[in-house]
Amino acid sequence: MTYGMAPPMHPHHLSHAADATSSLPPQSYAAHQQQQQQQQQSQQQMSQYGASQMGSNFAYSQGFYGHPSQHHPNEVQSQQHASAYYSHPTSSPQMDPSAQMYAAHQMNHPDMMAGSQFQGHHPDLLAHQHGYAALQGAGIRPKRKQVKNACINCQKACKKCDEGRPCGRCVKYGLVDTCQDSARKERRRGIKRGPYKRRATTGSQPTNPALSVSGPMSYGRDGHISPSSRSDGMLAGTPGTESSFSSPAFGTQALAPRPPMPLQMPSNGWQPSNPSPIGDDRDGLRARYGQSTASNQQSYYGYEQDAAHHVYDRSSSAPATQPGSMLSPMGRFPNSSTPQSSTSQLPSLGSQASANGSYLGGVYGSGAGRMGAMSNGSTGSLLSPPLHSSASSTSFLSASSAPNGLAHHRLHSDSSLATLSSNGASSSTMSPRTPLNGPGSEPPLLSPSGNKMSGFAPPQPTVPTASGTFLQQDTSRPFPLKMPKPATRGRSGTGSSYLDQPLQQQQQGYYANNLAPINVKLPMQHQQQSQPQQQQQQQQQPPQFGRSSPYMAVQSLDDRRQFLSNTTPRMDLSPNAGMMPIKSERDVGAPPPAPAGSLGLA
DNA sequence: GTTTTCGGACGCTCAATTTC
DNA sequence: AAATTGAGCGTCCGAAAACT
Ligand SMILES: [Zn+2]
Ligand SMILES: [Zn+2]
Repeated sequence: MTYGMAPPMHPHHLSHAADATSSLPPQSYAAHQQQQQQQQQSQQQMSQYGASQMGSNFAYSQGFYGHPSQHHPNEVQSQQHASAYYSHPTSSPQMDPSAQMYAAHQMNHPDMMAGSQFQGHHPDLLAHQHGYAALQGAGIRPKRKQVKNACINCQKACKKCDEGRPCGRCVKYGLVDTCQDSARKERRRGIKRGPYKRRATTGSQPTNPALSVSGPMSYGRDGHISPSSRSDGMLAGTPGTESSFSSPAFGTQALAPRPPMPLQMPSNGWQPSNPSPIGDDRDGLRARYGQSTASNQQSYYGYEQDAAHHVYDRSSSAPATQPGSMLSPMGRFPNSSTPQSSTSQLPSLGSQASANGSYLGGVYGSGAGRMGAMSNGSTGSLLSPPLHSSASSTSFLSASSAPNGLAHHRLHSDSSLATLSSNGASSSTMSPRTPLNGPGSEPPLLSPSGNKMSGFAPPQPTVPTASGTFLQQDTSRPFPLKMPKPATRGRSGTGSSYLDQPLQQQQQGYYANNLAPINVKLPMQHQQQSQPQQQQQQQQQPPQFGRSSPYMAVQSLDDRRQFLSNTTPRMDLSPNAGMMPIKSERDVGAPPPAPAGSLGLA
């Protein structure tokens, strides 16, 4: 496979993947996770924000930070509201449970920086008025404030959201109806992390000099040992970053380069994160939003379909443990093509300590999915450097993870790329936000006529989880999508290079049986198949996560320009569907707020 | 000139690990 | 059990490409 899902779906894994298709959700997981999550959430909220929050697990309720919900900011000047920079509880001395953290904030606080013409101004505001770059040029580097949960629209567009619901951006672009908190996937558990650097025990030497002397390092989940740099290239714990300040032990850590580490598992009995070959790899099979709420929306601004590019997931991916996943130095490299030593592949790393010993991580390929997928399918990616250049090296070296920036970029599903994402396989790549047919389940459907279906309750598909159990898919697929274009442009449209021809063909065929990606057009042959038929087939045959990704299929179709209509498979297939006004289309698709924890993932 | 796409820097959260 | 680490997962900036 290619694209995101690739690694996991390595043919070799298909058999395992089958497990994921089981229609009998082991049940415990979802409930368990949900419970856990609630606990954690509440715990965390209590501790970090000094208040517990009721309601959705995912959403920090709007206005939690005092954001004026009625604010209708302009995308560029949306910072009139109280920026979390200041209002965020963790930035508040009173609220912040961690003095260290507060200190860190202060260190980065723009106002703390001297000689700034921006001094005294709201950093966020400044940042948006002048741009972060501009501020940096002025010697200011405001800490970028993130909302805890971007709404689905902003998320998809990779644009700044705010705490309000509807958020300012949605208001601006008329996406109010679909402005909902996006669901967050739950972090996987059981991931071994290897030894942490020793803390500086008062008056004593580190217990394990070897670890502390050489600087922070850790074992990637795939068993690679690596400096504890962020997989995305950020050196966690480097001075200048918040985390570093919070680490009392930092001072004891030598940042000096340490000798390259052998690409081997530490022999301390530590094992790669998921011993089970199939174990965590289910993680990726997550629910995705099913369908566009607007099948044929006219393109309108605001909906910057910025999504697909973030297809790979450096993290979640379970592939790490999948046999053949290639993540591990332990003989998982395909074709015995042993990865070269990390260092040899490292594009010069910055001073940041980072990556030295790590290896190739390019687990999911290199960057952008686009390339990766590409030709080598899962494997290739491993050895290939990120598409882009360079500098970002660290990322691609990251042991346990895929290249920088890839990680999160999974949610997207836009016309051209979303596509790439997945195949069921992988975990990671399957964004919770991207639609996926759950085993034995049907994807949520829009009214056949494209009209609002009151009382229509789409079936709840389930998806395999990391632990092999299933979670319910959120039936909603809130993304308001604009009309898919005949994929003719876009960098992303790098054509069939994404997939191998054979693969494309396979996928093409598969597509009809799957939940269509958000805005994809079906080729005539598939269009002719009635929806009921599709549903039926779905029930009868379990999704082939292994190689048939709706997304991929989409991509292939896209590449071939074989679109014959504006309709999307799972959406409205009626003749007029395509021209429905935005509003009504949204009505159709406007999903009910996802029940806490239902997304599965979360 | 505008909109969309995309790479990737950066931030937050929280499970793993260490320390007490 | 508390403290801390540090990476999983997320947000979204800003530039380039595509479009109008
Ligand atoms: Zn938003
Ligand atoms: Zn919104």
